[in-house]
Amino acid sequence: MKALDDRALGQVAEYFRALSEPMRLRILNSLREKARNVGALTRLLDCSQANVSKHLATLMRHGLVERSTQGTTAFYRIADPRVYQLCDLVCGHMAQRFVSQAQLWGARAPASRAKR
Amino acid sequence: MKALDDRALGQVAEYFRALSEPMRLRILNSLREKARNVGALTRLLDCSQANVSKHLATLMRHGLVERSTQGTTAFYRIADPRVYQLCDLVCGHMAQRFVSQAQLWGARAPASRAKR
DNA sequence: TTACTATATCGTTGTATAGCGATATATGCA
DNA sequence: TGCATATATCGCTATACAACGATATAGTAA
Repeated sequence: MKALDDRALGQVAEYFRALSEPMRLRILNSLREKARNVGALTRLLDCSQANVSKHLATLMRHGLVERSTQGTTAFYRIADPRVYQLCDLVCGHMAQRFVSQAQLWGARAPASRAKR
Repeated sequence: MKALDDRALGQVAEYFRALSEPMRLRILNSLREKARNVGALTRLLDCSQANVSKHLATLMRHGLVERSTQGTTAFYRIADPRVYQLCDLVCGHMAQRFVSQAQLWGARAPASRAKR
């Protein structure tokens, strides 16, 4: 990322904001294996159907998921699997922070229990 | 990222939220070259000092910047340069989306004007 | 037509927080 | 001391939006 102008910066910020809700991350996580419809996600995530629909609309708006219909059923799938690379980077960052914190407090990092 | 439990997911969401404000991205961008103090950032970003301080506190809370003082002056620097990899990934994703959109509308992608 | 299911959207409420001005705190200098 | 500078924090207002219940829309079958 070279110096971005302010407009581009705002769009990057919006993209990150789309990923800043636990429920949306849970949806993306649920779509990792396969496409699912709204009802399946609603049951899987124990969340109101209205909420799932709204979050899916947000993810659509940012190109994170794709939609296809079959009758009245709407299937959603991951549009760009690179989104998981983002989560990997963040998890790596957080894991390292926790290890540093643990060392700071004199505890040894638990052997091979690193999250991912 | 394997399936994350809900607690970890919430922390990942918070991390993304820290990156979801244009002003905070501008701060990170300003710290790309070198460490700067609060006053310098305030002038550079044309933003109130109170705001800059608050955003820096948020970035600190998530381990994105580091602080060191010299008298009453507080210098901030990037704590983990990998944060720019995140932005690169997002920019790449957005650039590709725009190209797809452009193709969808029948326009040719402008030659070698790709952001990044 | 009516009834049923699946999804999207509307209206409301509560919560989080960006930005602002004012103030508090800490350091250094006269 | 007193004063100036640098930063952090407080109180406030306005805005964004998640979650909810209710309703609208679309397909499908009787």
